[in-house]
Amino acid sequence: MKVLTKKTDYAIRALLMLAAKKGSYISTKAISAEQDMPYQFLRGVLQEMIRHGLITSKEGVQGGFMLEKDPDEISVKQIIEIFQGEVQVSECMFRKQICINRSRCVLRHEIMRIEQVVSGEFQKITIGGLLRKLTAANSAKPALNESDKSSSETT
Amino acid sequence: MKVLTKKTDYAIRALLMLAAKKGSYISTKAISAEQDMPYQFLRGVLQEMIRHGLITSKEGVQGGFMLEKDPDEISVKQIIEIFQGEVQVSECMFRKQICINRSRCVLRHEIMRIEQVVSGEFQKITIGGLLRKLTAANSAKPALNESDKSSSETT
DNA sequence: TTAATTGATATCAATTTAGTATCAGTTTTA
DNA sequence: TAAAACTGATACTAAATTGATATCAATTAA
Ligand code: FES
Ligand code: FES
Repeated sequence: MKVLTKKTDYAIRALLMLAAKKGSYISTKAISAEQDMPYQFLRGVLQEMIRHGLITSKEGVQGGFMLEKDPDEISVKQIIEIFQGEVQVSECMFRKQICINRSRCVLRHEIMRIEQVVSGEFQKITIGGLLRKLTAANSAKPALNESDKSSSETT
Repeated sequence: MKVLTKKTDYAIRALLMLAAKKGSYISTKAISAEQDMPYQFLRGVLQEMIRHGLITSKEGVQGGFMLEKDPDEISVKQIIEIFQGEVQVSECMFRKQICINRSRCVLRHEIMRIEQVVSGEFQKITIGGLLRKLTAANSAKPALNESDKSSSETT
């Protein structure tokens, strides 16, 4: 059971880069190269995020994308919802004869409770929070933006 | 983001029926008709559950499937793992330059924590527990097995 | 003017999910 | 003993989703 798709994955990583260099434009090419994501695919992901107001763009030479919202206001939940739709365990898992009265369906309650929990966990995680943890862990080293080849471990 | 696939869905519902009539054999045909699931597809699901020791079968006339394990010992997590693989948020979301030292990757910690939470929630839910809630909600009415057409609401 | 960029789409390939079909073997029962 | 009701095992197909690529027009800095 895979929870996050590539789009969500790439989106989060791109946002982390943009958050690390908040205020300046970064091109798709730069992000794609740095994070090793397929260029055209990433472009689609970035454009989708514009439509949802997370980032803005500037065309032409020296153009690129810039973070629009406060990193602490961007949750992983939001990103999942953009690229994978709302968190739902099962549309209506037991829609047939099992539940005599659907409006009082207990299984539904159970399912919705999990949805709340899962959803809540993803909401807790923000781009801002992730970035702080990242930079803290990477100490004084330049995070995300510099193509740091000095690191010993990669995979 | 859909969490449960049809296989998992059907498996849970089939197990609920088997648990409700524990000790006797129920045919695929009966389950399929009662729960409105595609016959051949359901057969595959049931056979898979035999392989995982959740149920047993009897061939021939009057044959069918019977619950093998204690309903309280069968968690939704187990069922998900059978049909959708282990719960994993992302294989290794930030496997490239982001993490300077993979073994100390903080994002990974975050991800694994969610995996624990999600996984834990699904583990809490058992077939036995669900069945009790179901029968309690459906009061004295016959649950799951009788094709109860007296119910007013269906969808 | 040219090169570097995004906007907007269209298309394609790969993978996963959902569903169907078939034939052989087993067991009850008429 | 033969037919009917079953499961075992597999092969196959269809649909949906996911992942990736390609193209062309418009914009902007140098
Ligand atoms: S009626 Fe949909 S979950 Fe019970
Ligand atoms: S190195 Fe894989 S999540 Fe950080």
